Amino acid sequence: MPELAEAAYFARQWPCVPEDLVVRVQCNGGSRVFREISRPLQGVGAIRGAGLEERRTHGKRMFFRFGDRTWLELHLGMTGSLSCQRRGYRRVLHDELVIQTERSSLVFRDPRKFGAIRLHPVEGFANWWAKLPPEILSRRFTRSYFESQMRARAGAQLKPLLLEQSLFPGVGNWMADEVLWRAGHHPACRAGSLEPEETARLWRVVRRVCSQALRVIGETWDEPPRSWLFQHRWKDGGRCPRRGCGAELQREKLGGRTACWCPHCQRLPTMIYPHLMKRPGAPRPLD
DNA sequence: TACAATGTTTTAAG
DNA sequence: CCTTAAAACATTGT
Repeated sequence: MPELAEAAYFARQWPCVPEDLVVRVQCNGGSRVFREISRPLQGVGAIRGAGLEERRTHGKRMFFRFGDRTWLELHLGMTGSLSCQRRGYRRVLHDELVIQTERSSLVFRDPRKFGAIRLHPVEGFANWWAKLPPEILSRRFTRSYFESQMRARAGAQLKPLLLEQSLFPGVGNWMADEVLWRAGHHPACRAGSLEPEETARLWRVVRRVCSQALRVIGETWDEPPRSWLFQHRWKDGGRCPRRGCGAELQREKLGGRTACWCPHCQRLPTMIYPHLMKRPGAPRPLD
């Protein structure tokens, strides 16, 4: 499930209680989620004796600072989740990491194991953080930044482009579909084929979908309204929820992921843009 | 059984 | 350098 709103929600499940110290860490040592850590138990074990002092997220990535030496980074992959269980909780199948504190147990579970666990020293972390791409809701994600990125990727299809974490940190499959549906662009539409006003609109829609998702899902994991594409996109025979539309939604693989769109509300420009065709990989004529 | 699933990375090829 | 496609990863559910 995890996109930026779900990451925000799960990060909250591990409460910051600095005086509640880690007494033990348990790792599913051979698990794929530890692929970037050579000795998981020893590596993560460095947080013993420290408390959880600070939490952050960046897109789909979650960061927890234990004591003053270590940031623990968690990525939820496709099926990861975080929970806070009672003190002395016993690990079950697919619990990849359990941090036992004096008062509770912080659990990272990931059945499919596409998630990741990383460690960062606090020293130098601020510099490292500053190099991450601008978050969509941050002040750095300006309209001109967005426009210049779109120009640089003029030949890219919008759907795969929205999934690029280096440009849209936290946007995943459902959010990308939601954005394109609201903005009225076919997922295969090329970034460079948008009119300037459409580009500006897309910038606003991306940010609106992010903030609404954070409000609805990121805080209490409420059910999104029926007016969102979200509620209809995986249903067979699902119909466009836009007032007065109701066209049957279409689904198709695009860039390796299933895209869902409304054939009536989301149009693909039929015009070919010569300036996008100078390089291989640029738009081909549409049939 | 076969396929698909809210993700990322790698590899190959045009 | 840019884009696309496919495969791989590991597990569960329909």
